[in-house]
Amino acid sequence: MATTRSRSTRDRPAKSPLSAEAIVDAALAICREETLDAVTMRRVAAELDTGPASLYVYVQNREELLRQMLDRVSGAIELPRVEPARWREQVHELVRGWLRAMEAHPGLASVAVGNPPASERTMRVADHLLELLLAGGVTPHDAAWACDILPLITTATAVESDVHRMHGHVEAETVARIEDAITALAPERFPHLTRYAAELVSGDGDERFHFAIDVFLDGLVARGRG
Amino acid sequence: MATTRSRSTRDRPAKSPLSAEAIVDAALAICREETLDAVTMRRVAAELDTGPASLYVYVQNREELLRQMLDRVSGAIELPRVEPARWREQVHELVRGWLRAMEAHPGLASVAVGNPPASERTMRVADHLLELLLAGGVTPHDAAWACDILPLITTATAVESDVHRMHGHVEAETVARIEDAITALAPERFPHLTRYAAELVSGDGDERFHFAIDVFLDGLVARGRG
DNA sequence: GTACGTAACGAACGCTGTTCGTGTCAAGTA
DNA sequence: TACTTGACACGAACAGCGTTCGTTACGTAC
Repeated sequence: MATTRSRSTRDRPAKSPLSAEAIVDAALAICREETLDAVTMRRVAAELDTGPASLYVYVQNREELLRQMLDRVSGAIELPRVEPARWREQVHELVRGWLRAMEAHPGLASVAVGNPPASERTMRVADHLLELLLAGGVTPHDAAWACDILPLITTATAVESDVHRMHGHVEAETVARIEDAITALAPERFPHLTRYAAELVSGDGDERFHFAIDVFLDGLVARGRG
Repeated sequence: MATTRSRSTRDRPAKSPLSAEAIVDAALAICREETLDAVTMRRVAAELDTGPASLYVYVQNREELLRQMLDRVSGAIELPRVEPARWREQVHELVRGWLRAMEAHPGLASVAVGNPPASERTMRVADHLLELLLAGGVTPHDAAWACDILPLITTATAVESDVHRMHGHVEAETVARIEDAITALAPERFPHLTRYAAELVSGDGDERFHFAIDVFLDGLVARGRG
């Protein structure tokens, strides 16, 4: 009980003061370099040279911290000026940017599922997406609803990609494993799966993601015509 | 330290033996009546009149238990005979059944995100979905890829629905809250969101879900033609 | 020089998933 | 019938989690 510990970290020279922003920054850094699982209150606090209790002054609880992390990441997406002639391409760019931003923070996408954009920062993105769809001639009703569904597909895809990477599977391995599983199926019980095994395992994650977006946009366009 | 506890639960008369099936059953029962969060190893064990350690003989760990729960639920979906004339309707019925099954077990849907069907039981469903799409004239390539995307949309929707319900929000409340949030936005910063606020908040979860599926199927059909 | 309000902290609580070694029973063998 | 064996079930414990409480240390205003 001597003075070995030198009276806490208090007498250290400077130590930048705590703040909600600094906490979110630290949490995102941990998430980038490891995983969302590693973002524990203790770990974030340690990164800021303090104890977990200190965080609760600036952050209500862990859930809110995760939401703020997501908000920061989603809000940082760049929104180029709308060019109606290439609106579809621009939708693809937008969702790809979103996907990339989430993939850069393994596990964070799972926070987005079921937590639709609600902050001003993410509303900005939603507004932009809506503008793009309207520019493409999609009816207001369809465009408005699509503003829910396109992010839903994007986040769900990001989660899937996360899960694979976090289990240490490289893309090629996963494909091989699934291919094996499918070809090992009894053809008489699963006639269609086995017959089209090649198509089922073809393409990488990105191709399939943009296919999903593309088909959905096709549907929106077709709907506008009919 | 007396003999009050009567030498453990061992001397009880019968007590049905433990098994993987019984464990999954108990876990699903808890999930139905409460939430997936309530499905802890201790809680499941208590439901079976035993301790948490006993479960690990039949279940590798909690994650595997959750996957088995999902497998059981997804595998129980009924698959009516394919009628090519009403294939679209049948796709809707299939995904609705899936959605309902997951909604009956709050929180379970989140297990499905990123854990695509891999067991025989769920492959059955995938095979059926593929058959439906092929019957509708969708090309094998598109149909195969759609077998990934339609479940993805379904599970993501289920998660969203879960999150709302688990936070205690009734649908009407959620809508009101979002509507408030949108109409409170500055029209000059979010011109499109504020302009189409009515469309953005219209419809309930089911309508929007089937809209998403419908648009996607429209896209698949349009693609087959073009 | 003293009192004050605020931010930071150490310690603790109750909970989690999981593991280890012990205990107990039922069946098989001599 | 007496004994061994193997499988299963269990109690206790470990390390970690999110979160809260009461106290401590500080910069500032008087």
